[in-house]
Order: sequence, then C-alpha cells, then structure tokens
Amino acid sequence: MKELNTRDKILRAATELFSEKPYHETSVGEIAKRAGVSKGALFHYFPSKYELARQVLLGILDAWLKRLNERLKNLTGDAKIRAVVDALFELITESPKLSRFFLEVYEESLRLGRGADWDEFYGRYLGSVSEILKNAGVANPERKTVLLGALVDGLALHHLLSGGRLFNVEDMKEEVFRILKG
Amino acid sequence: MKELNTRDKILRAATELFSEKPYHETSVGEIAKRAGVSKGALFHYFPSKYELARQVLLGILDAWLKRLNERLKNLTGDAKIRAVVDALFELITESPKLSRFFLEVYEESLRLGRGADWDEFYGRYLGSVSEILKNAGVANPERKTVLLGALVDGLALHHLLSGGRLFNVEDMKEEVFRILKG
Amino acid sequence: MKELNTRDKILRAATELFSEKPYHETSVGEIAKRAGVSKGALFHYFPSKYELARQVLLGILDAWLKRLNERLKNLTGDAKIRAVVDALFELITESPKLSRFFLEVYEESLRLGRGADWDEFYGRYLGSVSEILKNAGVANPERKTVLLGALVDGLALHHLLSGGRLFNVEDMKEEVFRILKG
Amino acid sequence: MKELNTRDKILRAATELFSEKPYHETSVGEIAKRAGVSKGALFHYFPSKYELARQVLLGILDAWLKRLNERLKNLTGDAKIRAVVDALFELITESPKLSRFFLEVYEESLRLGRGADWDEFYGRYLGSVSEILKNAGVANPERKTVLLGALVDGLALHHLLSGGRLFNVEDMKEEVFRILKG
DNA sequence: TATGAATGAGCGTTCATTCAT
DNA sequence: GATGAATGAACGCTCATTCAT
Repeated sequence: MKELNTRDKILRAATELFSEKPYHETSVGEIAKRAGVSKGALFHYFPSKYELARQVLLGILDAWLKRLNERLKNLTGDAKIRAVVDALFELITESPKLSRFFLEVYEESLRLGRGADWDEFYGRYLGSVSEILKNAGVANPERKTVLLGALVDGLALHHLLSGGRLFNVEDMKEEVFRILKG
Repeated sequence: MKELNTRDKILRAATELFSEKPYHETSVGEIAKRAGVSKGALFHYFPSKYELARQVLLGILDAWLKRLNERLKNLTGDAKIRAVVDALFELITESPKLSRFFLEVYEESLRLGRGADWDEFYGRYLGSVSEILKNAGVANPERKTVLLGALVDGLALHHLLSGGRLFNVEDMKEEVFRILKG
Repeated sequence: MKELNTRDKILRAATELFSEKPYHETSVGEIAKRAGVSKGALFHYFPSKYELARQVLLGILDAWLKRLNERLKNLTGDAKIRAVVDALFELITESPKLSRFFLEVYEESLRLGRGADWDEFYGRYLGSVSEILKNAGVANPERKTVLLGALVDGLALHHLLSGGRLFNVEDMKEEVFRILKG
Repeated sequence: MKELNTRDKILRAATELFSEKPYHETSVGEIAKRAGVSKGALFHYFPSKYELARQVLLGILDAWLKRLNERLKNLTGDAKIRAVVDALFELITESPKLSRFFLEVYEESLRLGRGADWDEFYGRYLGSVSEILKNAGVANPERKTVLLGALVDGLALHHLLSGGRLFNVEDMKEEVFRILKG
C-alpha cells in the first residue's frame, strides 16, 4: 500500500463503509475514524456527507468505466458483448451494494434539492454503455442498455438479498448474453 | 369508507408512508399521526418499527399475488404471460418505491439479526411466480422467474431515479415478453 | 416552592439561563439539565430552541405587563407616570439582560424567516405602554412611548456594561420623569 | 481604491461583516475569505477573534469621534448640540447594528475574563461626548451624556428591530434636542 | 510573512422505545 | 385498549485555534 493523502484516505474509507452498510447507518464520525483522521478534516475536504458520497460514487463508476474500456480495446463482436456482461456481473459479485448506495445517494440529492446533480451522472453511465453495445453490433442498443442496466441492478439486489444463493452467476450471464444477442 | 380498527388504521398509514418515502425518513410518530392514533397504540400492536414494516410488506405482496391469481383464472398460454408482465409493470408504475422499501426492510432485518425472517417471504414470492410461468409454458421457469424479478426490480428503481423518463413502459413490456418467450 | 410540571420546569430553567448569559452560549442540554429533565423532554414540549426562547420572552413580558396594570389600578396623573417609570427601571435593575435577550431572539427569528412572529409581540408591548401614558395625560404619548422604550433598553445595556457603576438609578428616574412630563 | 496591507484588509473585512451580522454568526473563515487572505494570516495579526473584534470596535469609534470633532470645529451653542445629535443619529441610521456589536464584544470580554479591557474604551467614549456637551452649554452634562448614550443605543436597537418603521428620525432628533436643552 | 491542513469539542435536533396511568 | 410524557444515544455539521511548512 502506498501512502495516501488525507483526502484519498477519507475517500477510501468512505468507499469501504458505504459498500458495507447503508448510507444512513454510516456516520461521518465512523468514516473519519476508519480513515484515521478527524471529523474536522473530513469537512475540510468535503462540504457535506452528501457531497462525499457523491464523490465516492463518481469514483467507483469512473474506475469501472475506465477498466471496462481497457478491457474492450482489442475485442470485437460477441467477445465485446461478453466482456461487457462480464464487467457488469463483476459489479454484482464484487460490489453488490452499489445499486443500493446509488439509490440512497440519489434520494439524498432529491431531499437536498440537488436532483440536477444526478442527470449528468446517470446520463454518463448510460451513454457510455449504450455506445459500446452499439459498436458491438447489438440491435436497439439504447433500449437494450436500459434493460441491461436495470437487470444488473436488480440482480445485484437479489444477489444481496439471497446471500448469493438465488442464482448461479455463470448461468445468468448466459441468459443475459442471449438477451443482448436476440 | 368503512371504519377500520386501530391495527388496520396503523397498517394503512404505514403502507402509505412507506410508499412515499424511505424507511429511515419515516418516523413512527409520523405513522401514528397519519393513522390518527397514539404512538403508544402503535407499539401496542407492533413490537417494533421493523416488525410493522415487515407486516406492511407482507400485506402488499399478498394483495398483489391475490390480484394476480384472480386475473390469471381464465387465461392460458401467451395471454397468461402477458398478464404476469402487466401485473409486474403495474408494480413499477403504481408502486415504484416498493423495491426500495423491500430492500430497506431486508437490511433492517440483517441489522437486527433477523435475516431468517426473510427467506420465507422471498421464497413465497418467487415460488408463486415461478409456478405461474411454468404453467404458462415458459421454458426454464425458475431461472426466468429470477431474471424477471430482478429485471422488474431494476426497472422500478431506474424508473424512480429517472423520474419516469428513462423508458417507455409499453416498449419495455414487449421486450420482457420476448425474453420470457425466447 | 410548589411542584412545577415539566413544561414549567423547562420554562423556568430557560428563563433563568437566558437571563444569565447569551442565547448562543446557552445550550439546550444545559437548559434541560438545569430543569432536571432530559433533552428529549424539552423537545417534547418545544419544537425548537427558538420557540422555547420566544415563549420565555412572552412569559416575561406578560408577567411584567400584568404586574404593571395591577400597580396602576388606583393611581392617577403623575403617580401613574411614576409607577410606569418605576416598573421600567425594575426591568433595568432586575433583568438587565432582557434587552439583549430580546434582540437575540429577534435576530434568530429573522434568521429562521419567522420575522412575522415578532411584529405582534413588539406591537403588544408598545401598545400597552402607550395607552397607559395617554391615560396618564402625557402629551404625544406614542412618540414618548417609543422614546421611553428605547431609553430604558439603552440604560439597561449600559447598566450591564458598566457593572451598574454608570448612573444612579434614582437620579435617572427623575430625568425620565421630567422627559415624560415635558 | 488604494491598496491596503494585509492587516488593514482584515480589519476592513471584519468591520463590514460585523456590521452586517452578529458576532457569533460571523466566522473567522468568513472574515479571512472576505479579506482575501488565509485564516493563518488573520491569526498572525490578531491573536484571537475577540481581539480582532475589539480592534474593529476601537476603529469604528475612533473614526466617529474624529469626524465628530471635525464637524464641531466652527460651531457654538445650539448648533453644536444639533451637530452632536446629528452625528449620533447617523450611527443609528448608518450603523444600526453597532450597538448590538458593542454589546456582543463586551460579553465576549466578560466570558474571557477580560472585562477590564472595556472600562477604558467605554470611558473614552463617554468622556469625549460629555466634554463636548459641557462646552455646548448643556446643564448636567455628565448625566445627560449617559442618558443620551443610552437613548441612542436604545433607538438604534429598536430601529433595527422594527426595520426602521418605529419612528421618524427627524421627529426623534427634535425630541432629543429638547431633552438636551431642557 | 503567509498558508491551509488538521483538530476536537460542541451544537441543535431526531427518534425508536418504555412505561405509568 | 390506549395515551402521551419521558428517555438518552446518536446524528451531521461548525468553529476558533494551532502548527508545520
């Protein structure tokens, strides 16, 4: 592990905690403690818990999109589609609570009257994936992207709810691949 | 309107409120006020906020399953499948926050070490729908039921997040129908 | 001392503390502790610190006006004027911080966008005293009431600032009496 | 505008802010930002927020006394008295929050056990004005100065509280002039 | 001289739950 | 059955001040 600066220590601790438990059960004091800094330092870098959570989310998605694009570099056709499906299912298996956290932060933005913060973020996510599917030769890529995104979020939730016992990941990947091809 | 007894007044008020806003932003005081009873009365009938929420969820799903079965009585084949899809999309359009509430209560159960409360509930939901799909001639009904449930939950969340602007409901119904048939 | 109910215990403790030190240096926890109740109980009776302070102020002024009117019952002419002056100077000597508290609560009302709460309160104070002065035969009673109110508030502040060493109360009463007569 | 040095930029920003809102709602961070310097620089020049506020107050009053003396240079008798009244009412109309600020800083000094800081300051203010009134031929100049100071502070506060609707400035000046002459 | 990162105590307020009546 | 008074822990956030650079 390399030495992180304070801001990154806070972001890392927050990312960990928000991946473990709900937004409203994660206190800023807890985040600060896990980061090994004071509450004051946290508020020095982030004006509010909401803004910290938003940065965490942006960080997670940017990292995911970056990794996705790297993976897709030398792939074409079905391999490209399978790579997207793989990447999405990694979200399910590695960050199953991401969908929940996504929703929580979105609701917080509504409560604070910052709903507009969101459109851009949400648009970026859908825009990137839809472009990829289109290039991979998927028919109706916009509609399929919406369907795919919803399906992945839903599967993540149910995976979470069932403790992973609800479905076999490889089987489900195959189903999703067929949907994209069909 | 018929006169409801105290317990039912509380359940109705809680159902309304949990359909409007998150579990953690709905206080028991608010539920009691909406029901027109005292907080004491609420705790007389329900040992905790969690248990009340669980009863609300059971009530919602039982009512939905009951309505679904009534609808399916005289239908066969594709009409049956379409009726299931219609019923699921009504959850999305009429109770878009149900998925979120579902998730919240589940997490509360984990926090309280009552995760076991859930298996039965979740199993009942999937069991019913899987049976219906099987009777309607859907191939691989168990796996398709899981996929369908996840997809509907995911669409509900995204419908909520996008303020309904993300997809056209009828188009998406058609996609889902094709998935079930494929 | 008779046994007070919880609400009155809170009001009494708050009145004491707000008379001792500034609004912003008096915490609700401190008020609750002095009253011998929990913070929760305080918020059970008063929706906010501001509203509690407002009730304290209303209580102080109502009590003062009541005592004033009782005193004036059987007096006429100059005796009436002297009684008003006496009552006002009692505010200075017994509750020298009242003016400061008055201002603090007023500013809080502005901050909370509740400025309207105030007009009624302020009007009641001026209305009562102006009516009394008019009946006592003072010329230009409205203008004199304003002047008198300002003078008393100012004297209270300076009395406070100087630790009581700035002026002799009886001498100053005489000056004020002359102003009202002039 | 001439270029100010850092210390004066801080003093100017603090003077502005303390004239706009209460001492306890004005943070040192806000002062530093308005001055365009760092918090560190602020604490380099002033050992505490309290000491900065005290310097602000001294600056305001010194400037006021200086302007007053300039104005009075070639005046005698009633014109002198009227000039003093004019200058005092300018405090009310142009810096209505000065009295409040005065009080706040005084209380802060008490809290910090620096009450002695104050006697000198307060004495200088009263001393100057009393000397002027005496030279203008006012009877009982010390007592009248106390009364005048209190009246002006009180009027400033009520002017503030009423949003300027409580009294007509010119009418009130006339009243005050009569009091000084009487 | 000047910076701004970092501290940590303190604030007003919310809330599920208990219990005497 | 039903009330609502009372609890107390927890929360997000602010702030004057210190200090290494």
